[in-house]
Amino acid sequence: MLATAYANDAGTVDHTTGFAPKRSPDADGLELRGIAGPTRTFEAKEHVFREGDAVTHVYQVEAGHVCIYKMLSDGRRQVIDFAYPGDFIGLGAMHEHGCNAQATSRARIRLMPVVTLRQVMRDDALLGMKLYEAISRELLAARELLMTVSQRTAMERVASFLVALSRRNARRGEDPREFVLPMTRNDIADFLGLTIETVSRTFTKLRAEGLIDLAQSVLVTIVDPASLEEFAEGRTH
Amino acid sequence: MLATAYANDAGTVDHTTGFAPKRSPDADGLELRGIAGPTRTFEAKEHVFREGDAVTHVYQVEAGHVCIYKMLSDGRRQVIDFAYPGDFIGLGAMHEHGCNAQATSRARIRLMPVVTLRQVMRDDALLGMKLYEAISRELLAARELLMTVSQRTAMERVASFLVALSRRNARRGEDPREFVLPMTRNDIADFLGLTIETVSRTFTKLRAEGLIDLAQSVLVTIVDPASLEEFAEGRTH
DNA sequence: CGTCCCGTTGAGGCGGTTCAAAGTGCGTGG
DNA sequence: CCACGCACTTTGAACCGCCTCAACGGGACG
Repeated sequence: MLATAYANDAGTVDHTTGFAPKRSPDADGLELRGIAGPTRTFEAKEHVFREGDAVTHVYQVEAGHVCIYKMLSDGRRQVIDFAYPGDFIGLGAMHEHGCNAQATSRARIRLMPVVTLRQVMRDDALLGMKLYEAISRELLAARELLMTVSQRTAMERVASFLVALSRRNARRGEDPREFVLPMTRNDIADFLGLTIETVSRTFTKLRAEGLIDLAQSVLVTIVDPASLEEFAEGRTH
Repeated sequence: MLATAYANDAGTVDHTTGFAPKRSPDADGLELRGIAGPTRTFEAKEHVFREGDAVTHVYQVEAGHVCIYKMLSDGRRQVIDFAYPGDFIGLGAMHEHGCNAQATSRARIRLMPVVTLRQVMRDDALLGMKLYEAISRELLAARELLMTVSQRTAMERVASFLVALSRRNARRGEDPREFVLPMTRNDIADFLGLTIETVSRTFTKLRAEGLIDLAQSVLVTIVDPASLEEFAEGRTH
C-alpha cells in the first residue's frame, strides 16, 4: 500500500539546486515524493512539455514556477495557469498534451511515469481520489478564469488576479499582503486576455488609487485588501 | 463487479417522458444506466442544481439539453457548457456546486448519489478511470473555451462555436452540416462572452458571406465547412 | 387582436488595442 | 567601475471592434 507515503516531510534543502524548501504546497499535502520517480531541474524558459507531445509523465512542481499556456497558429497566446510548488502539471491529458508548460524561472520538478500513475490509481483508491480532487481544482480554476476573462473589465481582471495571488500565498503560509510576482507583464497580459500596455496602465491606476503599492514592478504590496476585493468582485461600478 | 454494466443498450423509448432515444452519447459509451439511481424529468428553465448547493448527486443527461453557467453578483453571466445527452454534469464539485445547471428544454436526467460514486470509485478502478477521463474532457473543453473567449474575435468565436457543434454532432452520429440550436442567442452570447446583438450580427454576416444558412434562427446549415473552420482557427485575417 | 418573448438591425459611444517612444533595471564586457 | 546593450515596463495618442441604447419584426399564446 502506498497510502502511508503522503507524509509531508518537506523540510530539507535540495543541495543539487540550492532551492529553499516550501512549507505547504497547494495540493492539499499530496506529494509524489517517495511515490514517484526522480526530479529534474528546468532552466528559465525551458519547456517541461509542449502541446502535441505524447504524454509520458505527470509532473509536480517542487520549486520554482511554471507557466501553462496554449497557442493559436498566428501567435496569440493564452496563459492557463501559473503552477507553484506543490502544484501538479500535466494532469488530465489523455494521449498527447493539450498545452505547453514552460518554467518561468529555474524549477525543480518531480516526474511520475503515467504507467505508474495508472497502476497506482488502480491499486490505491485514496491516491486516485487525491488526483481526482487535484484535477477538479484545475477545472474550478479554469472556469473561474473563464469568468474573469470573459465578463470582467481590465480593472476587475487585474484586481482579481492580485486577490487570487494573495489568497494563494495565504494558503501557502506566506505573506498575503506583500509578494513578488514570479511572472512578467506579458505573462499576466496573456493570462487575463489583455495587452501588456493595459496591464501596466491598470497597475499604475491601482497604485494611484492607493489600493496597492509597487516598490518595484515585480514587488506588489496590497495596501487596501478590502477595496481590492470589491474591485475584483465587480461591486465597484 | 460493476465493470460489466457499461453495456450500451440505449434503444428503448422512455414512455414516461416520450423522449426519442439518442444513439451515441458523448461520454465514450459510459452510462450510469444500470449502475446508478433513477431518472428525473426537469422542465425547461428548471434548475438541476444551483451554485452553492450541497453536492448530493452526480448527473447524466439522458435526453434534452442542460445549460451550465456561473453568475456574478451584478447579473453578468458566463455559460460554461451545454450538456447533451450522454454528458455528465456535476462532476468535479467537491462539497458544494460551483455553478448552476438549468435545463434549456425538458430534460430527462439520471441521478447517482455521490456516496455511491465514491464507493464505486474505490471498488471499480475502470469506472474511476472513466470518470477521470470525463472530467479531463471537461477541463480540456473549459480551456478551449477560455482560449476562444479570451483571444478570438467575435467572428472567430461564433465560427468556432458552430464548428464545435458540428463536430459534436458528427461524433454523435448526427448530421454535422445541418442542426437545430438547442439554446437561445442569449445563451450563445453568454457562452462566447459577447452580447446578443453581436451574436445576431455575426450570424447575419456568416450567412451573407455564404458560409452558413439560417432557414430559421435556430436551424443552422453549414454551407462551407472548410471556410468556417478557417475562420474558427483565425487563419482568415 | 394584443401581449410577450426573442431575434434582427441601426447609430453612436467607449474601453481596450495598436503604434510609437521614452524610461528602468540588470548583466556583460571593456 | 562605468558604458553599453538588451529585455522589460511605462506612458502617450489615435484608432477600432464591440457594447449600449433604441426601434422594429415575427412567431407563440391567451
